[in-house]
Amino acid sequence: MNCSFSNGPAGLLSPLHIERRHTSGSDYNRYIKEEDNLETHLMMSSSQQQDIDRETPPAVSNVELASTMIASIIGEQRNSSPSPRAYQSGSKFSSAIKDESEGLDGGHTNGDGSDNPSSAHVAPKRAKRVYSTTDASDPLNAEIDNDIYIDTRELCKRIAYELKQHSIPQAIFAERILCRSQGTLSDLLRNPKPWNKLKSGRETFRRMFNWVQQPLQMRLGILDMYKSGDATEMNVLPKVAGMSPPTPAQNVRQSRRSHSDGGDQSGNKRPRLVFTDIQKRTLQAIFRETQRPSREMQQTIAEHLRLDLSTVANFFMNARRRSRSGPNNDEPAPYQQVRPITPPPESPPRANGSAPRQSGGSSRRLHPTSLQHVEESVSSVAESAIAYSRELAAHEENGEDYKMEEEEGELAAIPDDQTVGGIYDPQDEVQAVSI
DNA sequence: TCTAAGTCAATAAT
DNA sequence: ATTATTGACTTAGA
Repeated sequence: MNCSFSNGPAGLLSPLHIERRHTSGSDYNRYIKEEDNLETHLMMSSSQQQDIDRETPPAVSNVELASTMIASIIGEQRNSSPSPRAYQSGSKFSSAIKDESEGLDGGHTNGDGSDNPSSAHVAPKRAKRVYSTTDASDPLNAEIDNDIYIDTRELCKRIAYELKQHSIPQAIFAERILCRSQGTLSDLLRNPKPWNKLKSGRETFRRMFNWVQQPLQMRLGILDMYKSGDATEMNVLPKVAGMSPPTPAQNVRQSRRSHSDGGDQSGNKRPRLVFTDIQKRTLQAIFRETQRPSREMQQTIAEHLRLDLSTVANFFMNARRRSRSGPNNDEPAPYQQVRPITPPPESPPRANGSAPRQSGGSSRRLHPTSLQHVEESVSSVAESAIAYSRELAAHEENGEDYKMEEEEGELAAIPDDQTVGGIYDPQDEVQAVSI
């Protein structure tokens, strides 16, 4: 219905292109105008603590130790069926969502430096995806990229603000503008990754950036045009907006090419695994002490938790990744040009008011009954394990090159000494909790 | 093959 | 209706 953006005028340049161009050009000064923006930036530059990569020394084999303890913690989880409480309910919904993959129409100008993996399996894969000349190929581009800096936190705040202001659901924005899933957008918005740590992920932020840089009317227009399933409208508009020949996600899951045949459900439904409370608690407790458990330990953990090794490995991988995002160590720009992000129109609604949020209090409530025991046990196991491994590491003292600059105070903070004294009580009622 | 980065997409939580 | 969470793919790079 209403097409809000009727301005067909202008051969608008693709924002993406614009971005690249000016950079190389010398008109960057235009960005320098808005001082208020700069202010904002300066202001938010917080003390960026260096990323602390608290690498823990290679945890060696305390497998036995861990195994024993874990066993006790878990108790005997009699569980024959491999898949824990993972079951899917109603499978009907999937249908409607079938939305054609959009940008099928061959890769047009993918003007941005993104690659367009749309190809099916054909894949002669011979030539590496050559970026269209438009984007000045690599050399220029590369250089530019290094000189530019986008404050992802600000950008995300702005995007969140815009979405809210115009009641644009994340799903819509994510799919139409970013070509990403709602969940991905949500995550990025809440935990923006530092620009300088981004690899190919910059593409997504670039799109957000380019979108907000557009005049309001166009921003909304772009959204509208990708609306509705009707391809008809879409065909024309996109070009106008220039913005998005959507960049297909790089990791698009191989859509079940079930082609035709209505019976699409060839049993591809992979129920999602959900850790049981105990599994999760155990894993988290261990993670707190050892972010990188050795292969062996992982195997042990897996056995005792009745999980696949890969699942355990995935857990740690995800945990490491996600724990790192906490402190958004924003990287300033040593020599990079900061791309001003138009400040959210209305400055953060904060009316003076002290409002000292951030209560540091860890009002950890007590756990219901026995769960507390489980947690403690697990915790002690983990601590013991880590302490042990550290000891070993100390002996080994092989010349690993950890980052010695970091403070490992955190470990010290842990009462690593014998922790709970006893290894564990054979009878721990832990089992009571299980399942 | 292993890790890390980038996501997907199911499903939980609001 | 929407947004948040999260186990596991998919891709690059050693």
